[in-house]
Amino acid sequence: MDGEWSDGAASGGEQKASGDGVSADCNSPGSPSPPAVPSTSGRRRSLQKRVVTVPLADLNVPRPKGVGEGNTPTDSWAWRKYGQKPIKGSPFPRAYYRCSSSKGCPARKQVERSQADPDTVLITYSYEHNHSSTAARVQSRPTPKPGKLERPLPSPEPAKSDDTDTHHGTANVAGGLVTESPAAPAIEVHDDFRWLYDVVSVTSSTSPSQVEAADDMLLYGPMFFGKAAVDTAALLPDEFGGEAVCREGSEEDDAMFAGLGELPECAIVFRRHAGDGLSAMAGGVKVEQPAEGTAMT
DNA sequence: CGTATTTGACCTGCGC
DNA sequence: GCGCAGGTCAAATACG
Repeated sequence: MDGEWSDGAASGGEQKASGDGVSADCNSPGSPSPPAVPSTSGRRRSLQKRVVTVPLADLNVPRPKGVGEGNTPTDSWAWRKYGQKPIKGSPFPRAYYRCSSSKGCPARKQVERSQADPDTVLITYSYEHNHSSTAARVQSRPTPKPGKLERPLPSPEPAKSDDTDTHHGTANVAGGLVTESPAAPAIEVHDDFRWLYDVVSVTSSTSPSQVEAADDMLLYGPMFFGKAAVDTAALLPDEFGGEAVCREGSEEDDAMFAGLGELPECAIVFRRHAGDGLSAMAGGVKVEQPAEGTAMT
């Protein structure tokens, strides 16, 4: 699994009625057609995907304020969740995110917890952004109040104060670990992955193995949100926590990317990876890529 | 009012 | 050819 740029499933989806979905939406009449938006003829296997393994701890790391739910330290883009599905054989569901930074951005990513390592999250990126990350930050909204539809989370965490994630808590910027709320519990599951935990909790009542996962979650929860998060937060300047670290704090990069306009996330990943390998790991983010290096040309 | 998230249903693709 | 699984869209709901 893990992957790499594997031609994976592109999607069976843009079907439905309008079919505008990803392709249409993303390919606005001016946008270059996505390299791979499989449209109906694309089939699920012609799409290149990049899988990034990120420790849950990293996910709970401080994120950009405007960053929405699916944002992780691996990317500073604004993502909008458009679906979630339980994956066969995995106790954890998979969440589907689309880049909301740009209307025509075909970038998509899937976030799911690793079955092998419950404390790890697999982020699969599909398609590249057709805009600079700058746009993402600029357009990204303050925060999607996740506490609402989240349903009454039976989970141990309050899934509520997390909404602080973006606006207020400057300090918390991160994934809602610090929250300004005095009542904020130590376990602040960062909105983006709240569902991961939630799921565990729910499923835990189904299978023993899942119970373990839930147990894990409880164990990791405090750990991630408490220590790791804080630790990382300390490293993060203010925004783009994880990314800042990943990018080695190179503003140049940022500018450079902005200039590029089209900055494939892979670029970021590559940079981190190639940059040192350590910077990438700084956040514990693991990018699994094929030696061929895709083509970052 | 606008935007984001969540849930359900539908469709496509692949494997057997 | 059928069934399974994955992926996406559309509608509804909630919050700022």
